[in-house]
Amino acid sequence: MNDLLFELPLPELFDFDVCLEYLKRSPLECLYRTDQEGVTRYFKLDNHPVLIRLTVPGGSRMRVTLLHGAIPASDALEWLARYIAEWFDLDRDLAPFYRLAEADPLLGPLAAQHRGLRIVGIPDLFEALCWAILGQQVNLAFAYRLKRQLTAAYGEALEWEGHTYYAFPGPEVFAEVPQEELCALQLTRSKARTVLDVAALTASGALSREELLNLSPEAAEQRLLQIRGVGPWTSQYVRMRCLDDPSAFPAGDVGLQNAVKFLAGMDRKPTPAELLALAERWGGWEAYATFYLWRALY
DNA sequence: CCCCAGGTTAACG
DNA sequence: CGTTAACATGGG
Repeated sequence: MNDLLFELPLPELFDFDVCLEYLKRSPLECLYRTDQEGVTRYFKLDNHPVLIRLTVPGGSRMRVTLLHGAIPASDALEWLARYIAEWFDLDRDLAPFYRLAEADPLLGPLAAQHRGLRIVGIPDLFEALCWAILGQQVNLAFAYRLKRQLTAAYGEALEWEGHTYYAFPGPEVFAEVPQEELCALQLTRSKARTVLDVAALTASGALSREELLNLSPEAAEQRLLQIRGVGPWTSQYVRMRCLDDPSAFPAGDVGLQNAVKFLAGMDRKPTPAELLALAERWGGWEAYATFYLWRALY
């Protein structure tokens, strides 16, 4: 089966191959599979499992095909189209960022090297929060391992042509899960408790992406900070990767600190205060600056 | 054994 | 308020 579902027009300053390079950054990623031409991902649409493939043949339009499962209804297709647009931040005009980056000593070379890179988002709030929580204070390889453990234990799997695809578990799955069960997957007590708290909040509707999107960036920040186990880094990270807020800036991020240290030739890591001072010249595009700076680490 | 890794909290002055 | 210690886990 290889049904064309729809195609999406692509904006200026978008390069699928460059975004694909980002998606390929870890062989430990469990929520999608990449290859030379595209990315394949399992989705649950209207409760129906489907395997979706994204490619950009010819470079002008994104082609969305169905590899496995029933052809989705039209509202499910609309949901999928919106999800993909958010995944690759397709609706944003990047021209202002590029004008800024080309005149910037740190970003200039990165913008040239990764021209067309968009912030690859995590449109699902629960998944984004979990990914941030799992990534707190551990190296990325271990964070990926934790995500895989959580996904394999609670997510749904689909076997297709010799590969296993997973959907990240929904928050409702964790309703009766005790903390110790997550600790057995190598989450710390703190991570386990925060994941469960976030699952309960999200499943009940007390916390939702829609609600956060209706708030100002500052108010969304405060709302996220109310959750115990969610600090400034997690909050900024979620604003950046899930709430599509280009002004989010995780100033305490060790990866960001290392990238700036390396690119600026410093003999030590910059402090968060120094990063905030540096970021003033990126006004409004701090999240994009961060995302491009992260690319210097791989 | 020590330090680091895409931090957060609670307890001090 | 700003600073510091404690937390918890795997890798180098």
